[in-house]
Amino acid sequence: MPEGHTIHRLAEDCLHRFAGRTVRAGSPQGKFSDGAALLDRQVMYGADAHGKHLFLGFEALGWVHVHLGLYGKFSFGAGRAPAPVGQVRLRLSNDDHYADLRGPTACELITDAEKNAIHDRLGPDPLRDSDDPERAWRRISRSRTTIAALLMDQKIIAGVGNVYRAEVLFRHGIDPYRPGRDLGRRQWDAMWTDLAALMREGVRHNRIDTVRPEHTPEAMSRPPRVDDHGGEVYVYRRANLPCLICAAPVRTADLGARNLFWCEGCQRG
DNA sequence: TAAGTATGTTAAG
DNA sequence: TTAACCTACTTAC
Repeated sequence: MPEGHTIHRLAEDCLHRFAGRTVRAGSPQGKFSDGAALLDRQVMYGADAHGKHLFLGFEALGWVHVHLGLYGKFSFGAGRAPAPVGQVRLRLSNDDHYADLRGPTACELITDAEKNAIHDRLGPDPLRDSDDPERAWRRISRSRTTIAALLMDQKIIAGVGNVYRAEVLFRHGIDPYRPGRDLGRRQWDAMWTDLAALMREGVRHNRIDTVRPEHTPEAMSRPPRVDDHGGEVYVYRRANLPCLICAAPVRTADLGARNLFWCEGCQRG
């Protein structure tokens, strides 16, 4: 489930389990054997996340840069690690914990300079306290591109994916096809603040929940809904189901090779 | 058993 | 704009 909240949560989880002591590292699948051999028995001293990029810091060696892509996953376990199952690119372990990484787009050792280059090409991340939403606003407010496309552009804002995009636009009643430059400054500030709050909750619960208390199934006397992505949302992957607020069927369309979901009634220009 | 799907990104055309 | 890539799971036949 890799949007930005997942990555920041992974940084915390890795820090908590592995930082400050030597780790054992291996690549059962074999595709990261050389890197893992260098990491083995080294001390992890820190972890960082920017958007969907995860960095694990190792003194003298630099950083392990991980990008999960569409279906990469980390899984954690307690105690001694069992025999690996499936395609495990990287396994980290100590006496108390293990972590298995499967299916990442990127898993590589990089230098400080290379890490900085990644930060430089990413926009501000609502989960990084010191990041400045003004940088994103400057790009958005001058762009003819739709706000839906801009929100997914990691150079403009880092960490937002298809779920947060759909949900934040719904929560602010914004037509996904509205050009960025037609967005109001107030609207952008509100969206950024909302994203930061939603994504922080995402880190805390390790899932995406966006439905306000007054619109939950219980509050509206609707049958509870089981979501296959694990969170409570308004429109994401709810194509043709009734909008939780106005009951109109949720619309879906292709936008930049990704599925867009929105409610035409609730989200206007 | 095969096909389709997924919260992503890059490179080729 | 399209294809390719990384993996696991669900659905169709």
